[in-house]
Amino acid sequence: MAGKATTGRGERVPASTLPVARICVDVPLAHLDRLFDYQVSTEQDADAVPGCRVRVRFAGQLVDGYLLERAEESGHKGKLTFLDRVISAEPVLSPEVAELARAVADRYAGSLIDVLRMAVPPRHARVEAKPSPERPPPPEAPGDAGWGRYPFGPNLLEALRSGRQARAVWQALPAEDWPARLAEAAATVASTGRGALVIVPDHRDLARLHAACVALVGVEGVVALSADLGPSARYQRWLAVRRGAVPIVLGTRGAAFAPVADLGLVAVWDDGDDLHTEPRMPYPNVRDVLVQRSHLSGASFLVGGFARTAEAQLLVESGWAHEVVAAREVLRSAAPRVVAVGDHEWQEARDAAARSARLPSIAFEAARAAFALEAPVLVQVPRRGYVPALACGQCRAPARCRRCAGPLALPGGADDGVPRPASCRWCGAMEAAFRCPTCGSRRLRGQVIGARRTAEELGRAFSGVPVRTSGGDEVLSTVPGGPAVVVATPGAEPVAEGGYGAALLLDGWALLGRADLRAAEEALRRWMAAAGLVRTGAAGGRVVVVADSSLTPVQALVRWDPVWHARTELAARTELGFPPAVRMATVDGAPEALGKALDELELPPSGEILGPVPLGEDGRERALVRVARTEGKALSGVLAAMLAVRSLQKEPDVLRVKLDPLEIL
DNA sequence: GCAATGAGCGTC
DNA sequence: ACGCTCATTGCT
Repeated sequence: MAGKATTGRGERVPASTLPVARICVDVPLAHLDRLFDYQVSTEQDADAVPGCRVRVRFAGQLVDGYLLERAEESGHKGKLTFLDRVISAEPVLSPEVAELARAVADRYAGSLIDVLRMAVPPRHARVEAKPSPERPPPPEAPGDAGWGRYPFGPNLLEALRSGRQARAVWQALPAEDWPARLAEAAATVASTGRGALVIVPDHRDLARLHAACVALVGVEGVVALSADLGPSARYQRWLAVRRGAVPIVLGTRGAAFAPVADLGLVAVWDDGDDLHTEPRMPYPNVRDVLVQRSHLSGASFLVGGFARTAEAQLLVESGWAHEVVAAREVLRSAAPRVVAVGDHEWQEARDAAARSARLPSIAFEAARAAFALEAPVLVQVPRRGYVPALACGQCRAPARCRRCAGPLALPGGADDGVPRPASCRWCGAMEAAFRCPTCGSRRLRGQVIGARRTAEELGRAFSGVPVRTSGGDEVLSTVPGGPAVVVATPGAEPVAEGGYGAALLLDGWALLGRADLRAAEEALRRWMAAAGLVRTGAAGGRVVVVADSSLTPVQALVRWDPVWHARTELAARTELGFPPAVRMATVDGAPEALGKALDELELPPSGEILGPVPLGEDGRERALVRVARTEGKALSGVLAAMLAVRSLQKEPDVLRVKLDPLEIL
């Protein structure tokens, strides 16, 4: 094995060929994000393969690192030290993943080692010593039937079958068995002998998808990678993938970097889910990572969801991806019947019921009809802890800053009715004389907080019907058929056996009132995720959404038109200069450090800095930096350079940089 | 004039 | 956290 080379003087001899090893060292300093050259001794020669883990003396300290390449000579003028040791000859970093990690680091103004920490799980020596199983023979290609309801569905499968690169944005029909569709796509690729990688937001989705794949290709043909496995099981499965033993790889966000051999397809389900964004530096997003990966490796790319994000829309509009969507009439027949009950109407209904807080009668009827069908009813209620923003007091359009179109909010987030000038959360400008551009009203209102209590009342209203809740730390993955009220927060909706008879979406104002550029998109995404669990209209499925029917996401839900919504959303963001129409980054930190860094930024011509504005109560501030979409590379470049200079100069105040941040706030 | 000491810095 | 440079100190 890779023994530690002896330290006695003069005993180590450089390898006769390729004696130089280029190493990515595991130190967290931005200005050291480059390769360092070491010498490989004759003893280390055989083990020191590209992609292996090494330990090197770096500035006197022993640090871990990855050997990225072997070379004949070094450009370094000083003398090279020998690798301290090769940890093992297992090439944990394939050239493909190394290239991907570098691209992701560059895109997000981060360092390679930060990305490699996400891409390569910790080593487990015992597991590494064991051989991985043999790769099973390729499965049969599944039929096209499941994709037959989408005009370009069979074309997509045909491209996967023939090994052509396909790039597709797919909007699943309501009540679609989407795990089965993704399994079919993956199995089609596996049938050609190539590998497939599918990423889902959470463990419940992963379990469903895994079951669907096992049903098609058997247990030995598919593996699920997720962060919550123990270190040994995690490394074992990951190694099996690395060694080419499993063609179909499923996982949550960390698995986007999985070293799948001969990758033929990368796919992501529900790309708008914020679980697809890593909360660790440099905060990469799964869709972006997979777009990069498809680009670099030539693998096909598939992004699917009930709803469509503005980012996915941009992939379509730029011509990079084709869309896979059902025809209107197919959609109409698959969708549940959706009605919207405006907030005013609801208030009236409550008043009319003499303060004994009731749901709108239409919601009652929908629930009763579901129970008559022996089906459960899903009630979507808001999550706690969102930050209310301001809206027009009359038409309820979100109140936006005149200068930069950021969201207006009350300083400190208070909403106690005391008049106080609103200010922009992005650029900090005060808005003393708000006037709604839509209806001309001068009134502002805070958004109303949710309806959990109403859901409980609903449960009480149907005495005899069991009430179950899913959310927070108690999430149900499935509920049986039969009459029941299932109260769930967004993202925690259980799948109902046989489908829900009805869904009541009571979180409209909480979702739409968020101080977030993505509020409308996110509301529609969550509504469609819930409504997508309901039976078709023909089978009696009904959805009641409590939100004003004039709002774009509400209309999109009623008409079940995620494509129209994404188009509208992208057009609006283009108009206002928001991502993904532009590239944006947030930079936060202590005010002086932030100010100095921003002053010295050499932005491309289209560059623009908004703010900084105070961030919370701890004195930190945040600035927004935006450039034209075509200058994204320059933006991440100057931000990375800025971080490198600060790191080199040992600046004590750390700045945090996020590219394409989810919340711009 | 020059060794001895120490602070600062880059890191192969 | 090592080992290099360079400045300062203190002694001949």
